[in-house]
Amino acid sequence: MEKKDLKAIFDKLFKAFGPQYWWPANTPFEVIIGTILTQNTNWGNVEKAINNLRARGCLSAHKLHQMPAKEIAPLIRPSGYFNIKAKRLKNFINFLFNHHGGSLKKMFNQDIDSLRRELLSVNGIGRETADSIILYAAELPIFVVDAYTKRAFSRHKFFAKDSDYDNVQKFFMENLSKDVKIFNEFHALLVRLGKDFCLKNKPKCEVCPIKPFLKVDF
DNA sequence: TGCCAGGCCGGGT
DNA sequence: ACCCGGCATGGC
Repeated sequence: MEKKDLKAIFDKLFKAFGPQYWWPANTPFEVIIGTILTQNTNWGNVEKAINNLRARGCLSAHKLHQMPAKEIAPLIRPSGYFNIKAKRLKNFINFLFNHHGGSLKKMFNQDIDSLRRELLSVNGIGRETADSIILYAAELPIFVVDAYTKRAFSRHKFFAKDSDYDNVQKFFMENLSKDVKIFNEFHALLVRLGKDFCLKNKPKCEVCPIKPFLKVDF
């Protein structure tokens, strides 16, 4: 992977779109619920699911800890994959209570590598979900890689489209200052870019209209 | 109407 | 080490 001035690309995106105010949630716990529910799912559907939970007073670790997955599933129905996601929520909550007494503050009070390993040990939390939790809930500096990020940058030849997640992440982290604000905004801007320009998973989208944003260092 | 969305897991080769 | 099917709703 070639060295590029990622900060210049970030600046261009920020100038074009402005601050994105991520993550769209009121509390760190709500962030975590959102990261699990949005797996391969449109955010609008996730909001419906979260609103259902909120309306039932179920947006707390304590309350969800008491509920069986069977009761959670129907509430999160709009987010899709509701059965498996109900289990994934329970897997995380159980981990939180078994290892940190149900306290996010305690769970977050460790170094990033240990926290990431812990999160990845939970069935249903993969790399992007773990990193989103670390960045947007714990507010610790880690770069979140998602489908849009890979599509945009691989199509502009920064790296191969089938590059491993951890390598792509390393590429960004080694070429940016390890700043929570930058990592937060950069990922959010890339999602915004992907949505606005329909950066869909189609071969036809080989030439996407984002060159002005990336053409900084060519 | 079909295709896609801010992934992840488990089983097969 | 890859590759693939399954998981499911709602919007365009």
